[in-house]
Formats: sequence, C-alpha cells, structure tokens
Amino acid sequence: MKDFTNTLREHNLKATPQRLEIINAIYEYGHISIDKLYEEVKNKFSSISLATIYKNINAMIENLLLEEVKLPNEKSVYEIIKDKHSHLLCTKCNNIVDVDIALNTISKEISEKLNFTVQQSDLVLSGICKDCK
Amino acid sequence: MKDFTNTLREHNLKATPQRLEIINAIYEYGHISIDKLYEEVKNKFSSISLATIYKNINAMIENLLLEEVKLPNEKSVYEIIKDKHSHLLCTKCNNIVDVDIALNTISKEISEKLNFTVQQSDLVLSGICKDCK
DNA sequence: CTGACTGCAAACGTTTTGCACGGTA
DNA sequence: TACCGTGCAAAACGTTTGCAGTCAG
Repeated sequence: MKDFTNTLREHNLKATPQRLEIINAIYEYGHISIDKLYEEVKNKFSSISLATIYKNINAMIENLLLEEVKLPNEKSVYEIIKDKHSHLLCTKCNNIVDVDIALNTISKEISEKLNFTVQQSDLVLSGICKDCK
Repeated sequence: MKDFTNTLREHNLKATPQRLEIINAIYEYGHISIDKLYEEVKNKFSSISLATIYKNINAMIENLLLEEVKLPNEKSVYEIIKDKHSHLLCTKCNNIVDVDIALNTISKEISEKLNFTVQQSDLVLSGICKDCK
C-alpha cells in the first residue's frame, strides 16, 4: 500500500487514517465512484461515514489533488490529478483506461479558426474494450 | 416558431402544447439546462410543473429525440440529437457552441493500437470565446 | 494545545413517483 | 374512447451542513 502522507501534506491536508485509506483506494482503482469508494473504505474503516467521504473528496478537489471525471450515461468517477489525458470507457464492463491523445492540433485549429482560446479539453471515447470482444 | 408536431409523433410522443413549447425552447437555445428551460416554458405556460419538465426530458431522451451534454464544472444541458459534433464551452459567458471536429482519425488509431472499438466520442473544449476577450 | 477532521443526524436541493384529472389521436 | 400526458403533493435520492467529540501536527 502506497503511502500518501506527504502527498496529502503537500496539498495542505492532514494525513488522517481515513484520508489515507480514501486516497489509496482511489489510487488503486485508478477511477472510482463515490459509492464504490464508500464501500471499499468501509471494509477497512467500518465506522466511516458517507459524509466523511464527501468532505474528503471535496477537500481534495479544492486542493487540486483529485478531479472529477464526468461520463456519458454513468455516474462520475474521481481520479488523482496527473498529466493531461483522455479516457476510454468500455460500455460493457464499465472499465476506464487513460490514454494519451494529442489534442493540441485540434485546440490550435479552434484557436485560429474561431478565435476561441482552449484552456481545457475533456474527451471520453466510449465503446468496447478488447477484453469484452 | 418552428412546429415540432411531426417530429414528436415520429418519436412516439403526443404533441401536447406543453411538449411543443419545451422542444421549441430547447431548439431555440440550442443547449439549455433544466432550470432555464423551466423558467422559459413558464413564461408561456405559467401552470406548468417542474415534474412535467423532467418527465418530458426523460421521455424525449428515451425516444432518442434529445441528449444530455455533461459539462465540466457546470450543470448538464440538453440538446436535440443531430449529427456528431463536439462542444466549445466558454467559461466566462457560459455560452456553448457546436463544432465539427474530426475525431475519426483518433478513433481509428485507438482501434488499431488498443483494439478498442470506439462507438461514441464526447469532447468538450473549455476556454474563452472571442466575444469574451 | 489548537485547528482540522470525523461521525452522526438533520437539512437541503434535485429528481422521481403516485394519483386524479384532462387532452390527444 | 382509450391511453397518454399534466399538475400537484409526497417520496426518494444524493449531497451538504452543524455540531460535539477526537486527533494530527
């Protein structure tokens, strides 16, 4: 189990046992929904409250440690902030994987043609993953 | 005011006055949130209920007349289903415009490299539009 | 030791449901 | 006329808040 104590402190968050469990679960899953996270953390911290999950998710988002990923036809999932990337969502097994897709060319084109400055791009490609075929 | 009577019937929905007003408002706005839609339709149908708005949005989504557009840091908006396209979201004025971005090349690449069959792609580019600069 | 965090319960906002009535086809 | 749709009120759901007790730094 990876130790996120310093990561949390660097983001101005105290490293409580509950919080370490939460961030670790998110890390291990890669992408996780609130419900799954609650279920998962409850295994090790049976007394944890859903309110604590929400408070922590929000605190970590505010402190730029986590971000929400909105998905078509699905509940949002949360992931640790890392380099820009897109998501592949398998509509059969619901698995999500990160992919590095170059959107710079597209952003540049939009900037030039429409005079719209792109600051952020969110791309989700939905379909069937190789394991589900 | 465009007449959506036949469009509704073709999607197995009765053309009630409320429904015509709802679909027309969505059409005129291009992209609209539930709240704005309720507010807008209430101007012409002061007796309309929020429940009716929800029931209709859901019915039209189920009958493939509408689709939800999930946006980063914003409430979802709804639009009439049309040809595949992406969205530009201005984070200053909150305006949304459709853009035709070719994602086929990307989808093909993903298919070949990762053996993932892309069926749908959702792209939102957020930034500053030309009017807000 | 102090401010931040936890867990509980209550509150809140959003969306859905049940039902009686009314309107479309 | 039969069924679908509307509007109201209540219920359900997901998320946030307030507070008292606890813990990390």
